Amino acid sequence: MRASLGGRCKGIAAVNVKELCLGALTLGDASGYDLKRFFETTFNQFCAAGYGSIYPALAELAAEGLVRCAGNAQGGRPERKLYHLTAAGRSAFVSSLRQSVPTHRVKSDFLLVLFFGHLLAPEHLAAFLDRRIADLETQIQCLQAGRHGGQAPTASTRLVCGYGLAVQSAAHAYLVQHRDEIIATALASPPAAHHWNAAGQSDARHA
Amino acid sequence: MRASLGGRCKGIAAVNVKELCLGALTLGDASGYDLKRFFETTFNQFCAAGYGSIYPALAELAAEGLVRCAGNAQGGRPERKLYHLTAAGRSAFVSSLRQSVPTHRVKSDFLLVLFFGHLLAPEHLAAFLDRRIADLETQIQCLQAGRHGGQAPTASTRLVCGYGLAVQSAAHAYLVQHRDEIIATALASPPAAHHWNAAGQSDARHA
DNA sequence: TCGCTCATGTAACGCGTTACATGATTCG
DNA sequence: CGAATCATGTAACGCGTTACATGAGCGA
Repeated sequence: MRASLGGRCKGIAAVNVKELCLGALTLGDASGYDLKRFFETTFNQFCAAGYGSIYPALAELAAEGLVRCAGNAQGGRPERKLYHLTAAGRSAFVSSLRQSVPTHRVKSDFLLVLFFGHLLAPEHLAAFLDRRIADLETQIQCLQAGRHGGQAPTASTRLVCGYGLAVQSAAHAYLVQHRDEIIATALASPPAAHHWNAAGQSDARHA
Repeated sequence: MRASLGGRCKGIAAVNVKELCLGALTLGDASGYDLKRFFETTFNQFCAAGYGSIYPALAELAAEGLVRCAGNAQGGRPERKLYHLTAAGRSAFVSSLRQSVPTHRVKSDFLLVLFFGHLLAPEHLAAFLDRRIADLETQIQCLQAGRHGGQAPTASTRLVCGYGLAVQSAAHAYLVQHRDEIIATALASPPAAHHWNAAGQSDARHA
């Protein structure tokens, strides 16, 4: 009767879409469509999920008895499935929360391009930087709206948005401050061969 | 004779391990083992790759003529394959750099747990926060070492480490400043049902 | 000799993304 | 009437992670 999410027997459970759905359902009943919307607004800074993963996840959760599908409470459209978290589902989620390790991983093509900026034409690099700066500004605005916007933000929302705001603002400030320097350096810098043998001797002595 | 990386015909090319390897090889010849080490020191803040993806990637690149394997230049151990970037490989990498969109995606179990902190015991949440804070301090030290450490850092390395330093420091400061408040709030806050219907009406009007 | 670092690879698995397929309703 | 939104799902694919398999040198 193990209610562990995901039937894997190897490795440590990273948070997956199923847990994400369970978590969101602790906030109230919702449909798959609702969940997608929720993920791409409130959670968009640290996770992503498409229909292709949400709907199968909900079906599996229902099969495991962690959520229950209360048909359709709508008048107009017929095909709307409202999912409700069961007691088992709630405790499974809390248990997985407790067991999860605080992973925080970044996959950034932007930083990669920045690192290899000297291989690009300077105007291309400049456009690249400006695009990223503009994107950051958009995200910052969204986070500010989320933190004290119309939707009566909860303490959790304010907290997470505040974190994102701090981080994105720092990134933005750094890029704006160093923009011209970055472009100038990329122009001047030689390819600079790497010393593979001694690489990483002094740092990265962590877990 | 298309030298596009990855034979996919759908979707936009996100930077994958093959491109990562090509990029690293612009810095000089290296083996798969060297590349792994390099990725987990200099690039560890924004990408990750294990042997299970690096070795097949190198083999494919060699088959495509983008890298050449110059056997073993070592005296002692026999089995060391040094890879060398070909002209075709270099131009393929530059071309893919030019085409790539500045993706920047974060997958954070930490923020998820933070959001659902009220479901955990306060001491558990505190331990969680402290752990993350300690991790950030370790990373900050690594980045500082990378920026002006022994290994004669290039301009690119200083740049990228500086960016990481700015971001991680901001995260660290935010968590330290709000630590007690977070725990207190988690204790006090009610589950606070979410209004699914109106969620995300005001924000997230971006590309 | 025990264990660590160096060194290369393979196979299975998990899991998310993308594209495809479908259809009602609402609004201009 | 056509486009956008609401709404649910399936199938294939890509691709990285994990675990497994192997072996030589070197220092304690």
